[in-house]
Amino acid sequence: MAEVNLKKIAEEAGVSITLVSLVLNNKKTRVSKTTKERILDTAKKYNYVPNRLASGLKSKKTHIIAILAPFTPNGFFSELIYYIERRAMKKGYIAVVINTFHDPKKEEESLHLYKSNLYDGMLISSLSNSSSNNVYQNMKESDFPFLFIDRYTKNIEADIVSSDHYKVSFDMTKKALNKGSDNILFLYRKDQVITSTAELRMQGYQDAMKASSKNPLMQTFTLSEEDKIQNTNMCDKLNLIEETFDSVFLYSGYYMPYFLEALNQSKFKDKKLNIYTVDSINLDQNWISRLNQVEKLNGQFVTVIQDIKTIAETATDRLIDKIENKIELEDNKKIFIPTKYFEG
Amino acid sequence: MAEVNLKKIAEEAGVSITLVSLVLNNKKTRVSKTTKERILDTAKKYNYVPNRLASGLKSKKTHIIAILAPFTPNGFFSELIYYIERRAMKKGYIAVVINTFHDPKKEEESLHLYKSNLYDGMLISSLSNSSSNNVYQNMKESDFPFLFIDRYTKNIEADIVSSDHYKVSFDMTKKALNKGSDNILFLYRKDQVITSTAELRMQGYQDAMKASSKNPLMQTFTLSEEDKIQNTNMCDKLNLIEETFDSVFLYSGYYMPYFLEALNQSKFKDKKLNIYTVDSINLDQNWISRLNQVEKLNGQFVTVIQDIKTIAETATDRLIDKIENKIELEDNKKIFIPTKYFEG
DNA sequence: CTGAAAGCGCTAACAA
DNA sequence: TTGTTAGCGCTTTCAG
Repeated sequence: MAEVNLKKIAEEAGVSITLVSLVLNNKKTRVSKTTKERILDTAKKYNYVPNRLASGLKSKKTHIIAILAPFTPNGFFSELIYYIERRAMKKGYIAVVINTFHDPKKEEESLHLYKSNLYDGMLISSLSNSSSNNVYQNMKESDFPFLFIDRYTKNIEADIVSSDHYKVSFDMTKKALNKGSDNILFLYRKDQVITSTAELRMQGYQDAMKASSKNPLMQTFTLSEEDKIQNTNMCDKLNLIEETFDSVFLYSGYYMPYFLEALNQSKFKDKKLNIYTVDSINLDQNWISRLNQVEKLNGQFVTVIQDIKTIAETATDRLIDKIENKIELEDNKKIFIPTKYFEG
Repeated sequence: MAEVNLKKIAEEAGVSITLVSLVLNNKKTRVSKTTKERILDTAKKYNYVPNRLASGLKSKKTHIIAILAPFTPNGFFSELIYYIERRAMKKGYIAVVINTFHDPKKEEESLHLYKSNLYDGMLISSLSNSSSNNVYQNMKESDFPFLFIDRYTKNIEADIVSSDHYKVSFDMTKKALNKGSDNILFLYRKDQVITSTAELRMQGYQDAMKASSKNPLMQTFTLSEEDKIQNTNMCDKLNLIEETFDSVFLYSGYYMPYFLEALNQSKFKDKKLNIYTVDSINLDQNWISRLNQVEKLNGQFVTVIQDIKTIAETATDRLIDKIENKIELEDNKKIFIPTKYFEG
């Protein structure tokens, strides 16, 4: 099976390579209708697919964008990626996922790929960690199109598309206080590397508490991949907590199933408890399960719903605009996508 | 910020381009220690990253493999992809996900990318649909490395790595019958395009029923993305079912939350019911929620657990072996990864 | 309307 | 031990 390339098609159609290239790429050139058809026909006949390495090498464009995200198996990011892929495809781009595995080294390694000429741009959900600062700096200096999506790195001035995590958390806490919650316990996962999201939510919570002259009450939990199946550690942690809280602000809805299970196994099993969290709906199959479990609570349940689809599409559109230089874009813009409440 | 390429490094280090290439690629060449160090140092200084378009164009190798899968937001495939990425990365490859959106046209379009020279090989979870048959044929004729993972296309002879869906379903049905289930209802989602997996499970169920002189009892349900949130249709369907069954074989555990919710809203709410399904554990956060809900059932619950990690790693290893031609590989081999039961 | 030709950055056979 | 050189397949300028 011989490789079909422009040369072969040119020979077959009795024209030059140039003309084939121009016709197949829809470039404006005045070709006779018949030659054009002859070219298109032979291309079709051989099911011609351009060698993207060659065309990219010359044109400096691959029409591929990379998504750098920390964790794809489930939850927020897999949905985000799904919507980005869809949007990119609609606009004639391939979106490619590079998993950074929530690991600063992997992340830096992956970031360096911006120089590989493989990708026209990058959407990055980064660790807030600063170990990759110099790479970002280089990307900016060489005008490589990229923007942060949901999670960003501190000290790097760049476009960001996300929910307003700080405000969401601040408002939620205020709302909780207004609803009569007094001692709200902020629960968050203890990670080697803290994300900008977690940090902002924590800050929002703390500021709202202080603004109402309340004492912030915070507690970490741990949950490894094994724990997720065994569901042990989170329970242990819960039992350690002093009984000085009437509400829980779980920093991410992703952990709701684990939290509810842990709660059920803890000494707080029958406590009247209000629960607040931040989540996303969309394609999430867990939603129903969660609602079911929440129904059994004797307190209130409020969650903020993030609009993943709009986040994904806004970011994709903006990145592609940057790549194609269509419009003059304001630099280092923060775009916050509105959220909604769900109360049940 | 000037582009750093081999030429620049060669000039800087006062050697030829060739030598730089050889040294940076660790090719066996006898260089003096000092020149080698000088080359490595200048490369490091500029943070040199090779232009993969250029190197790929010449060497015909990109060290990138593509995963073609139908649906990434959650469930089986996102985990599968996660493990493939991890394994590929460990072996020096980048794994790139191309979502086929469960759409024959998109799938065929994506398959054609094998000719783009971007990917050294492909792992494919295909529709069983035959519309792409000719592409597969071409891939085989041009010796492009690929293999099917979990889902395959009928009539295409190729390597397959998956659970033995037929046997799993057959054995499960037998087990159910042995446990005293008499009238087992096989519930499956009505799709425009039926997958090989669904077909094999259905076949296994039917054959096992017939082997015990029982009447196969089957029913489809529908569930669109909107339904997933509203959870309407599945309930409607359930209410239509005649009360001639004592057990349900739900063809995929992915639908358990919806099924249980639907059950709860149906006229079978308090019926004693045994439930059988096929699922995967690993990173799946739903697991706990499901167990919780299943606890409320008054019948038995048995599920087959697929070993996603092993499926992913076996497939990745084999594809890379094919790419690197390390060993003589048997053609068109079906590799079945063992499963386990979970009874609760 | 169409073609010749240069060259993108890299690899590898061949020379020296 | 190191350098010369010929492409890989495509895009694009410039010349007919």
